[in-house]
Amino acid sequence: MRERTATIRDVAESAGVSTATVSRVINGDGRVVPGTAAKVRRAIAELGYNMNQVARSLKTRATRTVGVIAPELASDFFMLLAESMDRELSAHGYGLIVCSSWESAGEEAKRLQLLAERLVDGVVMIPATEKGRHVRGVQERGIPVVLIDRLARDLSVDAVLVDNEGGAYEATSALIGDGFRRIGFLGGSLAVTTARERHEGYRRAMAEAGLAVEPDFERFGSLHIESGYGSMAEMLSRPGAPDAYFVVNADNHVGATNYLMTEGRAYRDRVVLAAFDEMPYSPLLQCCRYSVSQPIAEMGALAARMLLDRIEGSRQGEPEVVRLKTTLIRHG
Amino acid sequence: MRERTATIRDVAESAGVSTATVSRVINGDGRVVPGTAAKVRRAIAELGYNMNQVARSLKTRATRTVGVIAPELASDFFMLLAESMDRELSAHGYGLIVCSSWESAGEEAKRLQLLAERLVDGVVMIPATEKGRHVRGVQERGIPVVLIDRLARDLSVDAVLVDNEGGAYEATSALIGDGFRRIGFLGGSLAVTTARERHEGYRRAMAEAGLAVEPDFERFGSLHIESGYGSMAEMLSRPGAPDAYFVVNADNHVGATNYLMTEGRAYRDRVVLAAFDEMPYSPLLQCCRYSVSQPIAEMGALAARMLLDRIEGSRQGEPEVVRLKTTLIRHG
DNA sequence: CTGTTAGCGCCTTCAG
DNA sequence: CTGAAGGCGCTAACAG
Repeated sequence: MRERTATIRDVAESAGVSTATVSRVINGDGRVVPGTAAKVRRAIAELGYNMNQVARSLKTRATRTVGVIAPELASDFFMLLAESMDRELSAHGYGLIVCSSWESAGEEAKRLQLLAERLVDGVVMIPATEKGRHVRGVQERGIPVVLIDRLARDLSVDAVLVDNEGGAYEATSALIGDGFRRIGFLGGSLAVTTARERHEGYRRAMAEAGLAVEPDFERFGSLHIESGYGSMAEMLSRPGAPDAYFVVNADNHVGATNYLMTEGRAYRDRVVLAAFDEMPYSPLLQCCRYSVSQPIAEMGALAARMLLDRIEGSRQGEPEVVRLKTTLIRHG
Repeated sequence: MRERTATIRDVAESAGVSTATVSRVINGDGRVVPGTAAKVRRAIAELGYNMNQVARSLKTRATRTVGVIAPELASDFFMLLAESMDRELSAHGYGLIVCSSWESAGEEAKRLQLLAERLVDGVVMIPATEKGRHVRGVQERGIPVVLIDRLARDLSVDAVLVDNEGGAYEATSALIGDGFRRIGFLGGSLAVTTARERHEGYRRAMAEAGLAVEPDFERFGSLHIESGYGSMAEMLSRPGAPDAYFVVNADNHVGATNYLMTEGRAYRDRVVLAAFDEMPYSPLLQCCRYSVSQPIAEMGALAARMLLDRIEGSRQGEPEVVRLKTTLIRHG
């Protein structure tokens, strides 16, 4: 079925040299006289030789592959990250093995195991939970890890994220500056780094302005669209619900706005939102007055570079947690 | 740096058996007496042994890895596909190497080369262009390929796509049924399978209803958001522009609606759209009356299964092009 | 049921 | 400047 493909050995024979010489030519090891190199190249072309990276990896113990794990692949945030990481890494000859942890630490551990067995040179990961113990095994095998977007406990590791607390503080403060005194919070489980930090920023802004946070007006669902929809619906169904809300992420924002555009359209002109993330479809989010824009592409590029530097050994020593700044954008 | 990790040989010594036996235990080859197997398993646990898949792949000529190439990673359509393929493939122990062709046949060829060198067991690809010659090399090396969403010329290969012509015909006909006589087309380059087939469906619906298609009211930009925005803007700036439009895909739809929600808000209540794709943010697309829903997750799952069947040899013979049906959805 | 023995395709000293 | 030779870690006949 799969016909035998030419090897370095076939090339060597055809060119009348040794396999060592062919290897040198392929790898640009200078010490080969031009004439010999030309012969080798001709043989390569004639035979349609293609390198077997698997064999090379076995020998060199490097696969030029990095693993990427995210709680879910189908999210706008993740795909923008993936795209910028791909851009950065493929430019250096690396491939990306992407996989989903399905928001489960158990699945995450399995994926890590899989990646380690495949001898990936490094891993970039959005942790599914704050549990980080299972990442240790990978690190102990000498595989560098970079976290992105979220942190995990019990783990000493490089990470790239944004100033979530500050961004949420700014957005909430802007609403307060506009005269809103009662501001709700549409969020996700505080067990997730981003949701928790953004909640803290929201709380600080409220506290500094001397405003009370009514527990009824904080919703902690998930970070998904349905949760945003449900939280918004439930919130507005209460008598005396606030008119202004801080929304924890893009998906909750879409969900909340979906509600306001359909079942909840009676509230559409009254509700004002301030939310994390700026997306291609942001102009459609008609109730949004402020958005906290994260530099998603830069996060991906930076994480990729940090990982490359660890892989190539040009980065040593203590792990570093980099916080990028967000930008507050006022709409319409 | 990277400390030597235990090999099958260390396990063999520690358990007092041969490497062959260890291999048998690992691979669940039944013919090992339970007692021996237990000893081996104990040794594996004690040493923290982990299989080296690279070495195994060199021997078995199978990597349990499939390559995925798309014109761009950051698109909702692709991410939904990727997620369903991941679900299907990871259940069978396969990993996904994803990469972007950046809409260029040249880059696509490079990525294919990279994947072939890495000895992927198969490739799923959304072709960047209709040029398919460079895919041949991969096929000739015995690596099965499945196309998805688009076709390519000069290529005999399995493919999964939808009935683009029929979906567009249905949507356009629905607009006609609502009484619209002048209907515009917001599209992408006809060099792309989906755009061309959808255009044909639009044209057929118009022709069958005896309606004229004014060339000024067809726009062939790209399949991106900016193009949808620009096409809509330009179209509406003409005197006597139609009120109804067929829109070729989700990104054009978002772009067109972005225009209608911002600069073009004067037209917002007049314009009616019928567009391909149903997305999580669809409720936000306020001018949309009809959408043609593609079964994206099924497309991914089906492509993945077809590829697996080819890889495992349970599928043989002539390539097959599967067309899934779309569903017309009426909004509001 | 288990062990011995060849490689898979490549890289890399070490000699020449 | 080039060649010979020994693995990298694992599997798969083939013996026993």
